[in-house]
Amino acid sequence: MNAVKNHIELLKNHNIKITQQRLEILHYLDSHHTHPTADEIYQDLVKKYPSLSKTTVYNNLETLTNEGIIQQLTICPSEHRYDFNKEMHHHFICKQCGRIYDVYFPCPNIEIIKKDIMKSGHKVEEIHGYFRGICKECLKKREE
Amino acid sequence: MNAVKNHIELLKNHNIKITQQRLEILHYLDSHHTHPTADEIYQDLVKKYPSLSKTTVYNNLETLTNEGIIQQLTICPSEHRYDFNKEMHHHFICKQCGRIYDVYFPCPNIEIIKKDIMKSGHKVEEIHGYFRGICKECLKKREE
DNA sequence: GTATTAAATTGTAATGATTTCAATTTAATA
DNA sequence: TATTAAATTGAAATCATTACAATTTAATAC
Repeated sequence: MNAVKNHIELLKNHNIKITQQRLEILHYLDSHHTHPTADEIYQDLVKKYPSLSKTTVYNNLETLTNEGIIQQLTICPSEHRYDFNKEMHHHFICKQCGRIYDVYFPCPNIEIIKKDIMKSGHKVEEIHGYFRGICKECLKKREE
Repeated sequence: MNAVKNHIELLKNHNIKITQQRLEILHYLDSHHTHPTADEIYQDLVKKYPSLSKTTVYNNLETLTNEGIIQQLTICPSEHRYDFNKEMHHHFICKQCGRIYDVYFPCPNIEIIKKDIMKSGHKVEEIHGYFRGICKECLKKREE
């Protein structure tokens, strides 16, 4: 498993302990690009690891977020969603079905805005572009 | 009171009933640019209107958000914050003190990204640019 | 390999923002 | 002034998340 090896390396580089639970969460996020909630991750993993605790999922999502390995999305107003933090991208959420779509569109202005904020003395660590509306699928359903 | 007149007009234009509670909430947001939580608004207004219900604050914040008169910010991971929805701007939140700063920086690319998302069939209704980090004040305190 | 120890995991209980709901009141209109 | 749909209210419920204390484990040193 190349992916697992990479995840082990990732954790090593961040000096956090390599545990089965962590690797499973990373693997889950790497193979499910659905921006899952903590509970969704838990419900899926607990099938395979019945002793898994939901607190562990929460703890690890927090640790991995703090390390910048994954990112916590606050685009959904009722619960946090998580995403592997690879290349910079934005998100679109459908207000009707709740689905979250990735938005890959490089915006050169982001760096300019970031620098502008930095100029006013703040240190910028995270950038999130959130778009909300009605997705293609839901629009289609409405027409019917 | 010019502001109040404007708020009455605003509600009329949106065909929602003009109530004292609504006007107070609008006035609060118009005179406090602190991106308050529902509870903060409630705690302040209840002093003046002891019969005010927190549910009313929640209800009205939802109605006003749906009408696009105000905007609900999901930049703070633990609670919603609200802002009058006037000219387009972004937000920066300090991870340490939680304060939210307005970021006025016109980004022409936003419209391009928006169009790009529209092209894939989704209807974009809201745009939020969230920046997170450590604010000037907190950085200063850390140095001490 | 084994002992040590700080960190991670676990399950339960608590927290707290938000929502639900049913009864009452009120703004808008005729 | 009467009517009615919408708004307000307060109490109770919901549910994501956090706190906590006991147990287990990964990493390290011997």
